[in-house]
Amino acid sequence: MKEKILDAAEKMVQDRGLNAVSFQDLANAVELRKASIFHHFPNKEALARALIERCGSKHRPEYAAVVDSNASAPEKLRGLAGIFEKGLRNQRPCLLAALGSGVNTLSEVAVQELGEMARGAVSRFALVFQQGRDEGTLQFSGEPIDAATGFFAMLQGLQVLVRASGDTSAFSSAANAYVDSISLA
Amino acid sequence: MKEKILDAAEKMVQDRGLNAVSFQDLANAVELRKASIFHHFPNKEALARALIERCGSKHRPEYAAVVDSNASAPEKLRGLAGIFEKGLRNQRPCLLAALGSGVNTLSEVAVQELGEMARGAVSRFALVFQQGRDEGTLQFSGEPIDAATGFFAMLQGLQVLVRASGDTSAFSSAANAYVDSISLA
DNA sequence: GCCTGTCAACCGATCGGTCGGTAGGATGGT
DNA sequence: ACCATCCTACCGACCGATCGGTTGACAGGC
Repeated sequence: MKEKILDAAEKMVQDRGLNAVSFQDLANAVELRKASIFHHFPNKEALARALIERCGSKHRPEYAAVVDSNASAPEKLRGLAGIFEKGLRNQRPCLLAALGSGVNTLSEVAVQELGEMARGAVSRFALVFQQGRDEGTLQFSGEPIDAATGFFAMLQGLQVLVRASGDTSAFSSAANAYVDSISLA
Repeated sequence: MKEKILDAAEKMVQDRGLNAVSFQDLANAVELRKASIFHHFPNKEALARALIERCGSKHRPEYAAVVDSNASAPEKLRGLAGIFEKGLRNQRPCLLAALGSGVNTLSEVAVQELGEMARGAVSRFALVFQQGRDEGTLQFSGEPIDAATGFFAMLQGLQVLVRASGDTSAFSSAANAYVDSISLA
C-alpha cells in the first residue's frame, strides 16, 4: 500500500508539483480515506522525502546500467539522455525538475537529500566524460565534473522546456546535437 | 502599485513556485489588504499571465543587448549565461524554471504564453550559434536552433540544480566549460 | 457625479493534520 | 482449545487555518 501511495504521489508531483498535490488527491487516487494516508506518512515532508529517496534508488541502477556497460562514451551519453527521454514520453519528468522550483518550500533535510541525489547523478555522469577523454572519443574543456554538470542540467532543463513549449521532439534533437558536437570522429 | 505587486509576486514565485504564493502573502508584502489585490488582478491566472508577459518584455532587451552587440559568438554566449547567473545570485531564477514544474496547474493560455516566451529566447540564442558558425568561432553539430535549445536548457537546468545542490559556483563553471568546449581557438 | 483605489467583512471550499475507535491477523500463556 | 493481548491497517468525524474569490461601502481626484 505504501508503494501504491508513493506511485500515485510520484505521478502527481511530476505532473503538477508537490504543493499542488493534496492528501485528499492521494486518497482518491489509491482509494483510501485521507486519514489512512497519515498512517503511512506522518506528514507531507515525510512523503516528499520518501519520494526523493525512492527516486534515487530507482534511477541509480538505471544510470549504472549505462555507465557500467562497455559502450563508448558518446553512446553512454546517448543512453543517459534516453533514460530522461523515456520518462518524458510518459509525462514523468525527473523528480529533481519537478521539485526544484519549489525548493524553498521543502525542509532543509529534504533539500539536502535532493542535493545529494543530484550530486550522485552528476558524479556518475562525470565518469563517462572521464572515459571519453581517456579513450579519445569525447572532446571538452575543463574538468569532467563540470561537463557532466552541464550535460545533466541540460537534460533537466530540456524536460521543463519541452513541456512548456510543447515541442516534444526538441528533447532528442537538442540532446543528440550536443553529444555530436563534443564527439570525436 | 500594480508594478509593486508584480515585483513582489515575481520574487515570491521565483522563490517558492506559483501555487505556494497566496494573495495574502502578496498583500502583506506590498502593505495592502487582500481584497485590494483583486482590484488589480481579477484572479490568480491573470497574475500569472502578467508575470509571464512582464518577464518576457523585461528580459528581451537584455538578450537583445548581448545578441546585437558586435562581440564574437563565444563572448555573446558567455554574456547570455551571465544574465542568468546574475539573476541566480539575487536568488531570482528565470520564471520559466520557476513555473515549469507546475506547468499542468496553469491554464492553457498561460502555458502557451510561457512557451512563446521560451521559443523566443531560444530563437535569439540561435542567432548567436549561427553567427559562430558563420564566423568560424563556434563548432557544433546539427542546426543552430538545436544547439541553442540545448544551451538554453542547460542554463535553465543549472539554475535549479545549483539551488538544489547548494553549490553556487557550479553555474559558471559548467556554463563556461560548455562554451569553451564548442569554441574554436 | 463618476472613476479609481482601498478596505472590512465575509463566503464556501479545501488545506494539512488529529482523534478516537474498529476490524482482523498474529502471538503467547494457560 | 481458549482467551487476552498486541499490532497493523484503516476509517468517520472533526479541527483551526488558509485558500481563492466576492460584496458593498467609503474615500478622494477629475
